[in-house]
Amino acid sequence: MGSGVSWVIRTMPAAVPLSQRILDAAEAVLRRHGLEKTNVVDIARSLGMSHGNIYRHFPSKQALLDAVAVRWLHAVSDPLEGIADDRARPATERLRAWFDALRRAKRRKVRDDPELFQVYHGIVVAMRDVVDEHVNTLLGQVERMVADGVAAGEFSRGLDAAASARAFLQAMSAFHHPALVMQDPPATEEDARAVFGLMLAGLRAGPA
Amino acid sequence: MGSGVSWVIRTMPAAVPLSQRILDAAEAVLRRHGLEKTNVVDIARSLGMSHGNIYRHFPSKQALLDAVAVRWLHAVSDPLEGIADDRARPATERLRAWFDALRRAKRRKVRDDPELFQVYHGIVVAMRDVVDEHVNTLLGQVERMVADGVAAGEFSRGLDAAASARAFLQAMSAFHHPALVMQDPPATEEDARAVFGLMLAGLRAGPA
DNA sequence: AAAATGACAAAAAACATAAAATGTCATTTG
DNA sequence: CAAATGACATTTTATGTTTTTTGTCATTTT
Repeated sequence: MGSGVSWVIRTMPAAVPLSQRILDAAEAVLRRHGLEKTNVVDIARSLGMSHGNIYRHFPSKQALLDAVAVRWLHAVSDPLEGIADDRARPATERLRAWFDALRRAKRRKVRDDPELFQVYHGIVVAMRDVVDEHVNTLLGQVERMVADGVAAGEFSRGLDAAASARAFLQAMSAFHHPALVMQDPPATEEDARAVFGLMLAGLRAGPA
Repeated sequence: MGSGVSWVIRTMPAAVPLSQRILDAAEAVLRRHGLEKTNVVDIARSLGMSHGNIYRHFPSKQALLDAVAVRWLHAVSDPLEGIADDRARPATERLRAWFDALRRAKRRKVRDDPELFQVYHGIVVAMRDVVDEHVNTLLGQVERMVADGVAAGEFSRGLDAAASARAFLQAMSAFHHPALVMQDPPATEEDARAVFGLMLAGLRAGPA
């Protein structure tokens, strides 16, 4: 006869897939021991399984680490989606809130979790495409806000939304690019506001 | 009686000071062998002297390398001085030419001389104050141009020249900050122009 | 038969040791 | 006597060796 426990698991909402639990465990070990001292055996042990089994879910240690970073990137960009697409608010306000949220998220992560930030940064260097996708996600969000702003007459008629979004993100890179966010002392709140203000004035006034 | 050569040297315009010739030699070795494989003995040998003698002119290898980097930074900022202070041209034009020159200088150096760029970049991380001074030099140049532009009515009356200069440089960091200039693929000409255009529009329009 | 194991070869990291570079200084040279 | 040397102690880097970690897979478990 099957045990009670096995029945519970079979009928419950899929429990938590093992691959996710592995990601959680990896993140925990990373946090505790740092990138350098993290190995697959420890991750497996923290789940009470043999390390060989990890490889049934991730093809390599690097793939596992990448997956951690990808999930981490989504934790940054997903909440921004809501701000970008809130058509009820004026584009200017959304843009400001969006950028604020992005900057806060990055800074908080650097401060609270330097170890995980290292993992992320390591992957930034190694895995171009993962980062490209993330940047494209952000770009799309900004572009939508700029387009809305142009349509609503908040920003200059002559603006190319895609190009302006690109310019906006680039100008703001001092405040969100990993290489610069990590630097010490970090850019100040005031600096960010000043740059944002200048960019906003530019969006309003449009091309010379 | 003194030799002819010693007479020539005593009356000629100071010849080239040994400390400068050491810098030249160091730069040459750096270029040839790269930062990692550069050692003081080789530098001395290339000047036909013992390495001990180098230490009569520089207190340490690091100090010598720093001096190379400082000279290198001046090679970047000195020519910009002329552009920044050419009161005959409109501020807008000067700002554009200045930024263009800065960007070109940086990119050329990265491309033509990645080894020396590494030295520089190494020092950026290690020696905060040398870099701070360089940034302040650039900031001062931009500030002067912005102030002139405000005075001439090209830029908005409401602008704080110092704050705007800061914002300008920060917004442009994607195109001149070492950490980002080195990245591959490098930011494009077009991107730089787009950001510059937006900033310029902002300077003209002034604070919202 | 799907999930997990554990023994194993291959790859990578840590370690101890050898070699080279840095920096000092008493001595030499012009 | 200022400029330079070169022998030398100290620190840093390179090299070869051992140990750990990664990744595979035939076998076991549920």
